[in-house]
Amino acid sequence: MGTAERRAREKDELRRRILEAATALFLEQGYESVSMRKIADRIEYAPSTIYLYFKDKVELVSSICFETFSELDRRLEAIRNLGLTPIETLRRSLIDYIHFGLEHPSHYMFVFCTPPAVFKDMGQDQRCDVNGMAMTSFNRLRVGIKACMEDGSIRVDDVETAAQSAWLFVHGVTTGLVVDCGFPFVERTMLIESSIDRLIRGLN
Amino acid sequence: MGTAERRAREKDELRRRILEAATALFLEQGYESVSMRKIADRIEYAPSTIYLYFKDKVELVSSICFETFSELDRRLEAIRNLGLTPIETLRRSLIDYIHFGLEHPSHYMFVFCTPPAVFKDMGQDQRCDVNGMAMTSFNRLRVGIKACMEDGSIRVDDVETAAQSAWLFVHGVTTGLVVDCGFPFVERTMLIESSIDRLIRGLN
DNA sequence: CAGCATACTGAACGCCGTTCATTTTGACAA
DNA sequence: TTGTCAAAATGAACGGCGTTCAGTATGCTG
Repeated sequence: MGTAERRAREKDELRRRILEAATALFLEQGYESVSMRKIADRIEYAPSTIYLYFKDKVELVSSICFETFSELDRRLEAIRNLGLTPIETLRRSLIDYIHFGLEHPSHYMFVFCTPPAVFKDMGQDQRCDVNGMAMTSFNRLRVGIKACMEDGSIRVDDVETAAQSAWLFVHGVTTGLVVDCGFPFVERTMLIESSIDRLIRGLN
Repeated sequence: MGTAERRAREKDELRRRILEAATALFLEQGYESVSMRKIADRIEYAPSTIYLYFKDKVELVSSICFETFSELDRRLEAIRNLGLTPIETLRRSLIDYIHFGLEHPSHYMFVFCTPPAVFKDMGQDQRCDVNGMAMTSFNRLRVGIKACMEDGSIRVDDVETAAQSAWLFVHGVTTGLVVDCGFPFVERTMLIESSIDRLIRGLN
């Protein structure tokens, strides 16, 4: 009588294989190089079968990104649990955010640089998917800055504005370095560290 | 005997019309929504005709962006000629950079967020097109920061690193605000101003 | 074994960028 | 005027794409 369970397992398994094939393509060249037909080839199913598991290409890739951005949140959580001072926690988090982006360029660019029109017919639940995840992570930043303010290590007029500025800054460092547009950047680690130093110095 | 000149003028005219049609499409929805076939429809020529005037779609759009980024450079030049103090010049320039990006979202995103693979078979001259322009503008930033350092309004270890950090920051503000990902930002002008304030405070 | 829901497929639609053999155009010399 | 010839423009085709849907296969249940 476990047939229902087995069928469910088989469905899950194929879903997993679709995600796996899509991820491989996504990692290679980003969103544009993911193609339903190429995925179908790799898993040896017809292209239309994929639509039984995902509404469309955007939802498929979004669901890959959701998983990856969960990892970011776990990493930030881990840093928070290190028991460092608020300011040191903030510093480490911001640097790790940038590293996360650099480690997952396709994911990062898809989530933050894809024109909103692409997402237009995503169901509300699916839209909240990645966006909700990003919001959770941003909230850590908000809380982190608040903690720094409360222990006096920084002084800002408005926590929300400061948090948004801080995100815009690390976002800039990330996107700027992720897209290799041939610009002759100075050594990367040094550039990141000194950017974060300046960012924190600016929070006053 | 001015037939050659007239023919050249006619070629230029069609080239201009292609750029015009392409620009209209580009402004509406960005790079992906520009299509050779739609351009052809609008100018009432066959799609293949466009290829007599532009190597491919990337070169066509790049050439649109080159024009627009020249405007940025002129704007920065104009600010420089205002005769303000170095620090005030820097401030105004950084803010204007962000405004430029927000005024030309498609151009900005195409130039700085398109995966390099897309540009891979662009001729060296054409690659330098926009990239060279961006370099010229970046050089203004470098020079501006140097001027501030020399008059003592800021203090940095290394001008190059500081300039790159500064660019990454304004780049982040620009891309973050250009892509409307539904994030509940605080009032835009205030956010930009206070971000730039922090940026400059961080240059010390 | 029949019925039936579930899973899957193949063909098609309408897009896309790009290429190239072919045709059209129009200025010039005879 | 007519014939020639380069330049300009074209239409059809290639191979790709995301997506839909009528129809087929599969395999469990009664």
